[in-house]
Amino acid sequence: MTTDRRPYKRAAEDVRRDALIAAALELIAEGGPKAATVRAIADKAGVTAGLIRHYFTSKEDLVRESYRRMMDRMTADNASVLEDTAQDPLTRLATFVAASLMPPVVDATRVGLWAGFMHGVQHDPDMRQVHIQTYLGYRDLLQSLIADVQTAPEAKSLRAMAIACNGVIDGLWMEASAVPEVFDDGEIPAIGLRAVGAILGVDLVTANQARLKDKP
Amino acid sequence: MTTDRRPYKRAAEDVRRDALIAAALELIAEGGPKAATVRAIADKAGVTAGLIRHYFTSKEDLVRESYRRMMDRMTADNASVLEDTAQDPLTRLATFVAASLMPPVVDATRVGLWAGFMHGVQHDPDMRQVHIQTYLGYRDLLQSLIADVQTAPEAKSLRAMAIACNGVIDGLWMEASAVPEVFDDGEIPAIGLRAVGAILGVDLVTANQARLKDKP
DNA sequence: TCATCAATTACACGGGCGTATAACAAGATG
DNA sequence: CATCTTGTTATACGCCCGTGTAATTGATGA
Repeated sequence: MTTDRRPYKRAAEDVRRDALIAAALELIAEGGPKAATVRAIADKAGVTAGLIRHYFTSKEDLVRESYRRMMDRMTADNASVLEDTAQDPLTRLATFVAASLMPPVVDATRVGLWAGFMHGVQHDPDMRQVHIQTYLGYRDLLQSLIADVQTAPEAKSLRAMAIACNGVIDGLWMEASAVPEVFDDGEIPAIGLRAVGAILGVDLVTANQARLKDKP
Repeated sequence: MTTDRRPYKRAAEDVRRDALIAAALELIAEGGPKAATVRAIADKAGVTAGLIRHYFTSKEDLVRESYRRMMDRMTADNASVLEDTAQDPLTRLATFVAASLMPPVVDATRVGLWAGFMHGVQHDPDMRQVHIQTYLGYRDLLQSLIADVQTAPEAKSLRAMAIACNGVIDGLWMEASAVPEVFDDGEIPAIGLRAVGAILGVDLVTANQARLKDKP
């Protein structure tokens, strides 16, 4: 009697790793940290649980890698918004701010994911470093956009402005993602543009309207 | 042979409930949602695990109540800052903003707690409602402070300003709590005051300095 | 002082967890 | 076509989870 095993296909290492990481991210986003068990992750990735320990030294290791992947993706998303290089600095900044406050960046599952990793960020040194690097990367990008719209930018106030604008964007992102029903349609990006503009002393609202008129 | 049981004292219902809720909050803050098991909670509260089901219909019920408690405490904390009623509106607003961006409001364990409840807020209707009520309560309080420093406040722009200022405060609070090492001492409250002032068109930095000179 | 009552402990239950290890088979190599 | 390598499955282990239930015991009132 030959016991029948589940048939399977061998896969390249990075394919399997990607599938497992993607499954972990989906589960954490949808069901919180508790939902991301090794069995559920393996199931969603189409393999059996034992395989996880073949690609990752522990579940903690998989979670760390998943966090890194999520943060890398966020960085790439932010950069991709600015690929239209041919525009004036004010419009570029307005585009960047508005994109950070609209779907798909504003999204209930994303903030769930983000919160699901928070405890790890606070207690795991590796995750903390990834968090800081991503935060500073985003802020530096924002700061360079700000510098381009300032007539007489000083280094010290540039840093302060970048921190402040980053704060508005983060706060509004969080609230709009967590409880969208308390805001009107399009209200959050509009408020964000006005607030960032007020902090920097520039008019982003008009710049954004001009952009929308160009590309409807 | 009489098996020796752990000696115990009976306690009033609210005392026990308070102790269990406090224990749950501490555990979630320190160790994330996973650390708040019924056994760990009971242990920290000085009772045995079974007692939890005598005061709460389920663990989920205890978690819900703990979240409510945390949010109530945050509301009370915010209100208590304004107990010094004898000051001018600008100073009151500056005090409120600054207090929201300094310890003990800015605190690593608080943001950990907050994140630990996030998944519940998104999926449990009761918790979601508590979240919305607390958020709107804070924002309305902020809006009333803003109205007092505006010369010609219009209802629509008042709402927008309150949302924007709330956003800055939330974003800066989160970042300062999560990774304080990225910022200089006192930098975040200073930036917050400047940003909120810019959004509202008032000078909160001077108002805050005047306050500090009065009460050093 | 003693009976009553319920707050509290104690314990068992089924299940899921992360991990370790051995058996198997898919696909490359010759 | 035979062999080897290793990606993958399968299974077991010990532990902890939330819950259900019975036994105990501290406090209260007659």
